[in-house]
Amino acid sequence: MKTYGIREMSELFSLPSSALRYYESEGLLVNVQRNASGQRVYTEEHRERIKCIHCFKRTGMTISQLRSLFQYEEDETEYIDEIISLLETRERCVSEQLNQLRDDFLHIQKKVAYYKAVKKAFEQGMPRPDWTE
Amino acid sequence: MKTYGIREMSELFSLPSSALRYYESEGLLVNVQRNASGQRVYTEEHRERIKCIHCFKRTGMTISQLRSLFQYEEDETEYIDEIISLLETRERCVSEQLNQLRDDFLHIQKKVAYYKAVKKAFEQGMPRPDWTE
DNA sequence: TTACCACTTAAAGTATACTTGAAGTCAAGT
DNA sequence: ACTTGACTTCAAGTATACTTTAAGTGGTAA
Repeated sequence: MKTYGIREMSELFSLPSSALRYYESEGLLVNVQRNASGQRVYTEEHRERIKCIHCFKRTGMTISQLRSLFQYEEDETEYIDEIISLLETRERCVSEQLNQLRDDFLHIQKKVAYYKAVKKAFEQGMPRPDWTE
Repeated sequence: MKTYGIREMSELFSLPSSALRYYESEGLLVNVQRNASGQRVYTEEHRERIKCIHCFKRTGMTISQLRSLFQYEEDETEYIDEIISLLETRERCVSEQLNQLRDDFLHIQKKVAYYKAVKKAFEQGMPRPDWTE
Protein backbone atom coordinates (compact mmCIF):
# COMPACT_ATOMS: atom_id res chain seq x y z
CA MET A 1 0.00 0.00 0.00
CA LYS A 2 1.31 3.43 -0.95
CA THR A 3 2.52 5.60 1.87
CA TYR A 4 3.47 9.26 2.04
CA GLY A 5 6.11 11.33 3.77
CA ILE A 6 5.08 14.58 5.40
CA ARG A 7 6.59 16.65 2.60
CA GLU A 8 4.84 14.58 -0.04
CA MET A 9 1.50 14.92 1.69
CA SER A 10 1.98 18.60 2.33
CA GLU A 11 2.65 19.18 -1.37
CA LEU A 12 -0.31 17.07 -2.36
CA PHE A 13 -2.60 19.43 -0.49
CA SER A 14 -0.56 22.65 -0.72
CA LEU A 15 -0.56 22.58 3.04
CA PRO A 16 2.47 23.38 5.22
CA SER A 17 3.74 20.35 7.10
CA SER A 18 3.22 22.27 10.32
CA ALA A 19 -0.50 22.13 9.59
CA LEU A 20 -0.36 18.35 9.26
CA ARG A 21 1.40 18.11 12.59
CA TYR A 22 -1.17 20.45 14.04
CA TYR A 23 -4.08 18.34 12.77
CA GLU A 24 -2.48 15.31 14.34
CA SER A 25 -1.98 17.12 17.64
CA GLU A 26 -5.66 18.06 17.56
CA GLY A 27 -6.72 14.47 17.00
CA LEU A 28 -7.89 14.97 13.42
CA LEU A 29 -5.25 12.59 12.11
CA VAL A 30 -4.74 9.45 14.14
CA ASN A 31 -2.55 6.33 13.91
CA VAL A 32 0.18 8.10 12.07
CA GLN A 33 3.05 5.61 12.00
CA ARG A 34 6.73 6.47 12.10
CA ASN A 35 9.62 5.08 10.07
CA ALA A 36 12.86 3.80 11.58
CA SER A 37 14.12 7.33 12.17
CA GLY A 38 10.94 8.63 13.76
CA GLN A 39 9.46 10.45 10.77
CA ARG A 40 5.75 10.40 10.04
CA VAL A 41 4.44 7.95 7.48
CA TYR A 42 0.95 8.63 6.15
CA THR A 43 -1.33 6.18 4.38
CA GLU A 44 -4.12 6.43 1.81
CA GLU A 45 -6.53 6.65 4.70
CA HIS A 46 -4.80 9.74 5.96
CA ARG A 47 -4.96 11.21 2.51
CA GLU A 48 -8.70 10.59 2.44
CA ARG A 49 -9.03 12.08 5.90
CA ILE A 50 -7.20 15.24 4.90
CA LYS A 51 -9.41 15.59 1.84
CA CYS A 52 -12.35 15.28 4.16
CA ILE A 53 -10.96 17.85 6.59
CA HIS A 54 -10.56 20.28 3.70
CA CYS A 55 -14.09 19.71 2.49
CA PHE A 56 -15.66 20.24 5.89
CA LYS A 57 -13.44 23.16 6.77
CA ARG A 58 -14.55 24.98 3.64
CA THR A 59 -18.14 24.58 4.76
CA GLY A 60 -17.28 26.35 8.00
CA MET A 61 -16.78 23.40 10.33
CA THR A 62 -14.31 24.01 13.15
CA ILE A 63 -11.46 21.78 14.23
CA SER A 64 -13.36 20.76 17.32
CA GLN A 65 -16.45 19.79 15.35
CA LEU A 66 -14.29 17.77 13.01
CA ARG A 67 -12.72 16.05 15.99
CA SER A 68 -16.17 15.11 17.28
CA LEU A 69 -17.23 13.75 13.93
CA PHE A 70 -14.11 11.66 13.52
CA GLN A 71 -14.36 10.41 17.07
CA TYR A 72 -17.94 9.29 16.47
CA GLU A 73 -16.82 7.56 13.31
CA GLU A 74 -14.31 5.56 15.34
CA ASP A 75 -17.29 3.85 16.92
CA GLU A 76 -19.92 4.01 14.22
CA THR A 77 -22.07 1.33 15.79
CA GLU A 78 -22.55 3.29 18.97
CA TYR A 79 -22.74 6.79 17.53
CA ILE A 80 -24.53 6.33 14.23
CA ASP A 81 -27.34 8.72 15.24
CA GLU A 82 -24.91 11.41 16.32
CA ILE A 83 -23.04 11.05 13.04
CA ILE A 84 -26.19 11.35 10.97
CA SER A 85 -27.43 14.27 13.01
CA LEU A 86 -24.10 16.08 12.76
CA LEU A 87 -23.96 15.54 9.00
CA GLU A 88 -27.55 16.58 8.46
CA THR A 89 -26.97 19.75 10.43
CA ARG A 90 -23.98 20.47 8.24
CA GLU A 91 -26.02 19.67 5.13
CA ARG A 92 -28.69 22.21 6.07
CA CYS A 93 -26.05 24.71 6.98
CA VAL A 94 -24.24 24.34 3.65
CA SER A 95 -27.49 24.52 1.75
CA GLU A 96 -28.16 27.88 3.38
CA GLN A 97 -24.60 29.00 2.72
CA LEU A 98 -25.09 28.15 -0.94
CA ASN A 99 -28.20 30.27 -1.21
CA GLN A 100 -26.53 33.11 0.61
CA LEU A 101 -23.40 32.88 -1.51
CA ARG A 102 -25.44 32.86 -4.72
CA ASP A 103 -27.12 36.08 -3.60
CA ASP A 104 -23.82 37.61 -2.65
CA PHE A 105 -22.41 36.60 -6.03
CA LEU A 106 -25.24 38.35 -7.85
CA HIS A 107 -24.74 41.39 -5.69
CA ILE A 108 -21.06 41.54 -6.58
CA GLN A 109 -21.77 41.02 -10.28
CA LYS A 110 -24.22 43.91 -10.12
CA LYS A 111 -21.57 46.10 -8.50
CA VAL A 112 -19.01 45.19 -11.14
CA ALA A 113 -21.49 46.07 -13.87
CA TYR A 114 -22.32 49.32 -12.11
CA TYR A 115 -18.72 50.46 -11.76
CA LYS A 116 -17.98 49.53 -15.36
CA ALA A 117 -20.87 51.76 -16.37
CA VAL A 118 -19.49 54.50 -14.13
CA LYS A 119 -16.10 54.18 -15.78
CA LYS A 120 -17.60 54.33 -19.26
CA ALA A 121 -19.58 57.40 -18.26
CA PHE A 122 -16.36 59.06 -17.01
CA GLU A 123 -14.57 58.31 -20.23
CA GLN A 124 -17.34 59.61 -22.41
CA GLY A 125 -18.17 62.58 -20.23
CA MET A 126 -21.66 61.24 -19.74
CA PRO A 127 -23.86 61.54 -16.67
CA ARG A 128 -23.18 59.07 -13.87
CA PRO A 129 -25.39 55.99 -13.99
CA ASP A 130 -27.68 55.34 -11.04
CA TRP A 131 -27.21 52.63 -8.50
CA THR A 132 -30.60 50.97 -8.30
CA GLU A 133 -30.83 48.92 -5.16
CA MET B 1 -34.41 60.94 6.85
CA LYS B 2 -34.66 57.99 9.18
CA THR B 3 -31.81 57.53 11.62
CA TYR B 4 -30.88 54.66 13.91
CA GLY B 5 -29.46 54.32 17.40
CA ILE B 6 -26.74 51.79 18.01
CA ARG B 7 -29.12 49.37 19.70
CA GLU B 8 -31.59 49.64 16.87
CA MET B 9 -28.94 48.99 14.25
CA SER B 10 -27.42 46.16 16.20
CA GLU B 11 -30.82 44.46 16.42
CA LEU B 12 -31.47 45.04 12.74
CA PHE B 13 -28.38 43.00 11.90
CA SER B 14 -28.25 40.70 14.95
CA LEU B 15 -24.87 42.19 15.56
CA PRO B 16 -23.54 43.23 18.98
CA SER B 17 -23.10 46.98 19.31
CA SER B 18 -19.45 46.37 20.10
CA ALA B 19 -19.06 45.10 16.54
CA LEU B 20 -20.52 48.32 15.16
CA ARG B 21 -18.07 50.34 17.22
CA TYR B 22 -15.30 48.06 16.04
CA TYR B 23 -16.22 48.55 12.37
CA GLU B 24 -16.15 52.27 12.93
CA SER B 25 -12.78 52.09 14.64
CA GLU B 26 -11.48 50.14 11.66
CA GLY B 27 -12.75 52.75 9.22
CA LEU B 28 -15.51 50.60 7.73
CA LEU B 29 -18.17 52.97 8.99
CA VAL B 30 -17.41 56.64 8.60
CA ASN B 31 -19.17 59.95 9.36
CA VAL B 32 -21.14 58.51 12.20
CA GLN B 33 -22.77 61.53 13.83
CA ARG B 34 -23.51 61.94 17.51
CA ASN B 35 -26.62 63.24 19.26
CA ALA B 36 -26.57 65.89 21.98
CA SER B 37 -25.37 63.40 24.58
CA GLY B 38 -22.60 61.94 22.46
CA GLN B 39 -24.33 58.77 21.29
CA ARG B 40 -23.94 57.42 17.79
CA VAL B 41 -26.60 58.18 15.22
CA TYR B 42 -26.58 56.04 12.10
CA THR B 43 -28.23 56.82 8.78
CA GLU B 44 -29.67 54.78 5.91
CA GLU B 45 -26.26 54.98 4.29
CA HIS B 46 -24.72 53.26 7.27
CA ARG B 47 -27.39 50.61 7.10
CA GLU B 48 -26.51 50.00 3.45
CA ARG B 49 -22.85 49.92 4.31
CA ILE B 50 -23.36 47.32 7.02
CA LYS B 51 -25.39 45.19 4.62
CA CYS B 52 -22.51 45.47 2.24
CA ILE B 53 -19.95 44.56 4.89
CA HIS B 54 -21.99 41.47 5.68
CA CYS B 55 -22.21 40.44 2.06
CA PHE B 56 -18.50 40.79 1.42
CA LYS B 57 -17.51 39.25 4.70
CA ARG B 58 -19.49 36.13 3.86
CA THR B 59 -17.52 35.84 0.65
CA GLY B 60 -14.30 35.78 2.65
CA MET B 61 -13.21 39.38 2.38
CA THR B 62 -11.22 40.68 5.33
CA ILE B 63 -11.72 43.90 7.26
CA SER B 64 -8.64 45.38 5.67
CA GLN B 65 -9.79 44.55 2.14
CA LEU B 66 -13.15 46.08 2.94
CA ARG B 67 -11.42 49.19 4.22
CA SER B 68 -9.50 49.47 0.94
CA LEU B 69 -12.62 49.06 -1.11
CA PHE B 70 -14.53 51.67 0.83
CA GLN B 71 -11.59 54.05 0.74
CA TYR B 72 -11.40 53.71 -3.03
CA GLU B 73 -15.11 54.35 -3.23
CA GLU B 74 -14.59 57.64 -1.38
CA ASP B 75 -12.77 58.84 -4.46
CA GLU B 76 -14.37 56.89 -7.27
CA THR B 77 -13.08 59.20 -9.97
CA GLU B 78 -9.48 58.53 -9.09
CA TYR B 79 -9.71 54.86 -8.18
CA ILE B 80 -12.31 53.48 -10.56
CA ASP B 81 -9.86 50.93 -11.99
CA GLU B 82 -8.82 49.71 -8.57
CA ILE B 83 -12.46 49.34 -7.58
CA ILE B 84 -13.32 47.35 -10.68
CA SER B 85 -10.25 45.20 -10.31
CA LEU B 86 -10.94 44.52 -6.66
CA LEU B 87 -14.55 43.62 -7.38
CA GLU B 88 -13.66 41.42 -10.33
CA THR B 89 -11.13 39.56 -8.25
CA ARG B 90 -13.80 39.01 -5.64
CA GLU B 91 -16.26 37.92 -8.33
CA ARG B 92 -13.89 35.25 -9.61
CA CYS B 93 -13.10 34.18 -6.11
CA VAL B 94 -16.78 33.79 -5.18
CA SER B 95 -17.49 31.95 -8.41
CA GLU B 96 -14.83 29.43 -7.44
CA GLN B 97 -16.16 29.25 -3.90
CA LEU B 98 -19.59 28.46 -5.30
CA ASN B 99 -18.29 25.58 -7.38
CA GLN B 100 -16.31 24.28 -4.47
CA LEU B 101 -19.21 24.59 -2.08
CA ARG B 102 -21.52 22.79 -4.50
CA ASP B 103 -19.07 19.91 -4.62
CA ASP B 104 -18.74 19.88 -0.87
CA PHE B 105 -22.51 19.90 -0.56
CA LEU B 106 -22.81 16.84 -2.79
CA HIS B 107 -20.09 15.15 -0.80
CA ILE B 108 -21.94 15.74 2.45
CA GLN B 109 -25.22 14.56 0.97
CA LYS B 110 -23.49 11.40 -0.13
CA LYS B 111 -22.14 10.87 3.37
CA VAL B 112 -25.57 11.38 4.89
CA ALA B 113 -27.04 8.83 2.51
CA TYR B 114 -24.22 6.44 3.29
CA TYR B 115 -24.63 6.62 7.05
CA LYS B 116 -28.38 6.27 6.74
CA ALA B 117 -27.78 3.07 4.79
CA VAL B 118 -25.33 1.94 7.47
CA LYS B 119 -27.94 2.57 10.14
CA LYS B 120 -30.58 0.67 8.24
CA ALA B 121 -28.19 -2.22 7.78
CA PHE B 122 -27.50 -2.25 11.53
CA GLU B 123 -31.18 -2.33 12.33
CA GLN B 124 -31.93 -5.10 9.91
CA GLY B 125 -28.81 -7.11 10.67
CA MET B 126 -27.74 -6.76 7.08
CA PRO B 127 -24.20 -6.47 5.73
CA ARG B 128 -22.62 -3.04 5.89
CA PRO B 129 -22.98 -1.02 2.70
CA ASP B 130 -19.84 0.01 0.88
CA TRP B 131 -18.48 3.50 0.70
CA THR B 132 -17.84 4.06 -2.97
CA GLU B 133 -15.55 7.01 -3.40
C1' DT C 1 -31.46 62.62 45.42
C1' DT C 2 -30.57 58.43 44.27
C1' DA C 3 -30.76 54.71 41.32
C1' DC C 4 -30.67 52.86 36.94
C1' DC C 5 -29.92 52.20 32.18
C1' DA C 6 -27.92 52.85 27.87
C1' DC C 7 -24.49 54.71 26.15
C1' DT C 8 -19.29 56.39 25.89
C1' DT C 9 -13.81 55.39 25.62
C1' DA C 10 -9.47 52.91 25.81
C1' DA C 11 -7.15 49.03 26.79
C1' DA C 12 -6.82 44.41 27.57
C1' DG C 13 -8.56 39.85 26.74
C1' DT C 14 -10.37 35.87 23.81
C1' DA C 15 -11.03 32.20 20.22
C1' DT C 16 -9.52 29.87 16.27
C1' DA C 17 -6.13 28.03 13.52
C1' DC C 18 -2.07 27.80 12.67
C1' DT C 19 3.11 29.35 12.35
C1' DT C 20 7.55 30.08 14.06
C1' DG C 21 11.59 29.36 16.79
C1' DA C 22 14.84 26.79 19.42
C1' DA C 23 17.12 22.75 20.14
C1' DG C 24 17.89 18.18 18.87
C1' DT C 25 18.07 13.61 15.82
C1' DC C 26 19.04 11.00 11.75
C1' DA C 27 20.83 9.65 7.12
C1' DA C 28 23.32 10.93 3.20
C1' DG C 29 26.96 13.35 0.67
C1' DT C 30 31.94 15.35 0.38
C1' DA D 1 34.60 13.61 10.25
C1' DC D 2 31.64 17.10 9.17
C1' DT D 3 28.15 19.53 7.00
C1' DT D 4 23.60 19.64 5.09
C1' DG D 5 18.80 19.00 4.89
C1' DA D 6 14.70 17.13 6.39
C1' DC D 7 12.67 15.80 9.87
C1' DT D 8 11.42 15.74 15.24
C1' DT D 9 9.23 18.10 19.81
C1' DC D 10 7.53 21.66 22.62
C1' DA D 11 6.60 26.23 23.67
C1' DA D 12 5.75 30.56 22.35
C1' DG D 13 4.21 33.75 18.87
C1' DT D 14 0.85 35.58 15.22
C1' DA D 15 -3.33 37.16 12.59
C1' DT D 16 -8.07 38.15 12.42
C1' DA D 17 -12.12 39.72 14.34
C1' DC D 18 -14.13 40.82 17.79
C1' DT D 19 -15.52 40.93 23.05
C1' DT D 20 -14.96 42.23 27.61
C1' DT D 21 -13.78 45.17 31.29
C1' DA D 22 -13.23 49.33 33.78
C1' DA D 23 -14.35 53.77 34.49
C1' DG D 24 -17.15 57.49 33.33
C1' DT D 25 -21.37 60.48 31.29
C1' DG D 26 -26.20 61.75 30.38
C1' DG D 27 -31.08 61.29 30.79
C1' DT D 28 -35.05 59.42 33.05
C1' DA D 29 -37.91 57.35 36.92
C1' DA D 30 -38.99 56.72 41.82
